[in-house]
Amino acid sequence: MQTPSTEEKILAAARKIFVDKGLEGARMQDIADEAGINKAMLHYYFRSKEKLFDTIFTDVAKEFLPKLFAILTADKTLFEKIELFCAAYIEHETKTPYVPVFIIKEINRGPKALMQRITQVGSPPFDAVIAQIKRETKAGIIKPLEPFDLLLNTLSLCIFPYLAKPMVQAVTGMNTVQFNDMMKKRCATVSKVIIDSIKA
Amino acid sequence: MQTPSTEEKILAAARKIFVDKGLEGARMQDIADEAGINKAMLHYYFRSKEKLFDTIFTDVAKEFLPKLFAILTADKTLFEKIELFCAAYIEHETKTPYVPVFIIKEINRGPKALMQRITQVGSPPFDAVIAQIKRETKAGIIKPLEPFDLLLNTLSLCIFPYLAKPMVQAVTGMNTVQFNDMMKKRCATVSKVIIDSIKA
DNA sequence: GTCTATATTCCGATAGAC
DNA sequence: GTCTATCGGAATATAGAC
Repeated sequence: MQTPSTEEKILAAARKIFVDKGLEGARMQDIADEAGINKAMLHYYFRSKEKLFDTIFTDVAKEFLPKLFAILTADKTLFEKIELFCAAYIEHETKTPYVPVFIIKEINRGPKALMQRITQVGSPPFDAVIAQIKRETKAGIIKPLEPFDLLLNTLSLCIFPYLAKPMVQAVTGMNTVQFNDMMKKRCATVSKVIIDSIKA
Repeated sequence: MQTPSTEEKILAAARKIFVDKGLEGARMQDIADEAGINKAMLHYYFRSKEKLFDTIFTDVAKEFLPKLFAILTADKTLFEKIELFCAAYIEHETKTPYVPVFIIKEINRGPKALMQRITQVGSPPFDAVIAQIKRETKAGIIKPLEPFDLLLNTLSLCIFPYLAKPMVQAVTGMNTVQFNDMMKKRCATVSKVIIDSIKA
């Protein structure tokens, strides 16, 4: 791997700092230091802090969402999809544990520009999933249910532990390695809770 | 109710602004405006922004946690406690929907001083709940389970929707009233998912 | 206790030399 | 393209009159 260009160094540094501290918490100086370059260069390559942030946010969303969407549209049973979804999500978050906090902070900071950008990255394949739920309900595989509840339950169980990670660690005394181990084991637990709740 | 004192006005205003915008997003001027007083008074009553924030954070935690702890130590079956816990939590959050975002943002902002303050407010009655789980497992009422998973699952399902509220609203088109209605209905759903997952 | 005015600090952004 | 130096604004905090 050759030496990264200045722009690449900036992007990597900005991602680290923004994901860690959010738009308001991050300092341009922090990003420059992390990248090992001068603060002025940030403005040379990206016009402003906001523009740099937007670039990072979009990048993060673009890696984050399509992978999950792909699972939802694959040719699998609903139960399989739930297991794959939980596994993929937790696997991904183990590598980027601060992203959930980052996302939650920013979508709650309005205006709605960022929300729109998320949905722009690619619309979630709700229709396909809803159709599948109807099919499997009719086939007697799962109980009648609100697709929305299923989605919200799944996301809640996968994402929330990362949001509450500092509290979990404070209460249990886990370090980060132990936390990741715990989440890996929890993956099966979560799938099971969800599947049990919808099995006919 | 008599006219609130200046200090009370400051506390009420600071709470509103801090809960809404977080420590970094809030401006002392915003708080002064909200309270209808001068900015200098904030420093007269509380020495600094940080100190004012700490006061608010502790207050919020002090109202937030004991109510839930009380349910966990009540003389009820585990199933009853789960239902009461979800109902109380969702009821409370309908009135203060920004508190979860506030808490999550701040506990992820280090240093750990704030986390310590939460646990200081009063230790969660883990021992009592764990003992009850063991008893009911032995009695054949519930499956053998990790108490930690039960707690995390319950909190996840109750809290996460408030954290993701902007996304939920963007995807479903709900307004706030509809969102609250949805959560009220969801309360039963959440209890059921949890109870189904532990019933023997 | 409350206000006005001002000091101080911090940070994003820019100018200009190289 | 990259740096140093600096501007300008915003926000916290303080001084001092009343």
